[in-house]
Amino acid sequence: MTTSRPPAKRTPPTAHDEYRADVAAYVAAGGDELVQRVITAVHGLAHKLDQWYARQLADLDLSAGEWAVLSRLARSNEDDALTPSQLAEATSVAPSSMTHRLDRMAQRDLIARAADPDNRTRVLITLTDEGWATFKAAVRESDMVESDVLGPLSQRQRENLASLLEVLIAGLDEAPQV
Amino acid sequence: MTTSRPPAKRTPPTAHDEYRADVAAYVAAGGDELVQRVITAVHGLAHKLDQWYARQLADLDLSAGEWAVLSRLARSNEDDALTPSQLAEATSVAPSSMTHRLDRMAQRDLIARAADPDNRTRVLITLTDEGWATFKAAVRESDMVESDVLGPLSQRQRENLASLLEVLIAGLDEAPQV
DNA sequence: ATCGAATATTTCGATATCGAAATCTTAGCA
DNA sequence: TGCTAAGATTTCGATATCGAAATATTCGAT
Repeated sequence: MTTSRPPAKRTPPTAHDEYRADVAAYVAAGGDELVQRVITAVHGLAHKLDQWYARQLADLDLSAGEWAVLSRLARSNEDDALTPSQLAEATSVAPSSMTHRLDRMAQRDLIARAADPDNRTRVLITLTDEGWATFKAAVRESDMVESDVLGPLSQRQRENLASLLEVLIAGLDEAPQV
Repeated sequence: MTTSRPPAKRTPPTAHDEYRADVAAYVAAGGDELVQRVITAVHGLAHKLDQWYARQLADLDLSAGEWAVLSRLARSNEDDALTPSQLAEATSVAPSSMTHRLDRMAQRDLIARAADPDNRTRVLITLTDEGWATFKAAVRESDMVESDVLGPLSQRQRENLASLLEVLIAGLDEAPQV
């Protein structure tokens, strides 16, 4: 017979509940448990962070894609400028999409287009002062959220976590995946 | 004077190079170094995995969004079916987008729509046998890539990594972020 | 019992992205 | 020099997503 449970407030599932259910489903479908615990946790964290970024970026009137462009430009300014194609590759978007994205960003004076003096086929993109300031503002905002997320870990644990993750990052270069 | 360097094969930057450059940029913009190391590594891993998933899913003729639906349904079949709205929420997409996505998936016989007997406003979505098989096939494929990524770590290190990440996941529920 | 607010889904118009084709420039070779 | 192949960006047509409005049903209060 079925147990008739009381109306039960039906509290919404926590992130941790969702995480465990996901791992269970993947393991049931044939995945390795330990592998799935790590991978699912990585995805869960990244996804949650992305949601928060989206909210904060909205304050600055930036989409995730525009933020990606700003961020990529911010770490290679001056020394070597980037072309639209390189930005498209770096941010996982089609070159034709980058054209429009850069149109909008140029209109808002976040980036500037300039013809490459050496090769007139190419266009070089650079951050404007406005773009640079926006980048810094976003980093400062994000860092607060990120610090909160890492709150539960001691400095020593953070070091440990960073080291383990860095081993994996380094490993990505080994087998470039067929 | 400028040093004229030899033609230099200009080897493409490795994932690890990119990672370090990103961390440096964020720290330069005011982020905490240890925090940025962890967060940037998590994002880098998730992003790289997503790229590989996209390729594998293409073999099964699935988009990332369709995979998200399949995956979410797979872990709550039978007991409690899900509505389009819940799926939209779970996969971070607008309800109206879910309508179209489900249209396509129903046409391919991956999911089925059924009226909720208790509430005719609602529509219940369930996995078909075909959808269930597709889910399992995708998990098996993904698990191979994921195992490769974790290759550099010993079992003990994987346990350690999983534990640290799980602490963070559990922490997400604490401060539901304003 | 009925009206109005709330909830769930779909429809609609606007925007973003994609892949392919078009345009323009450069590089290599006879 | 002149010609062809390769590379980079943009244009173009099709598709996916979004937010708001429209539609249909349920729940609660008078």
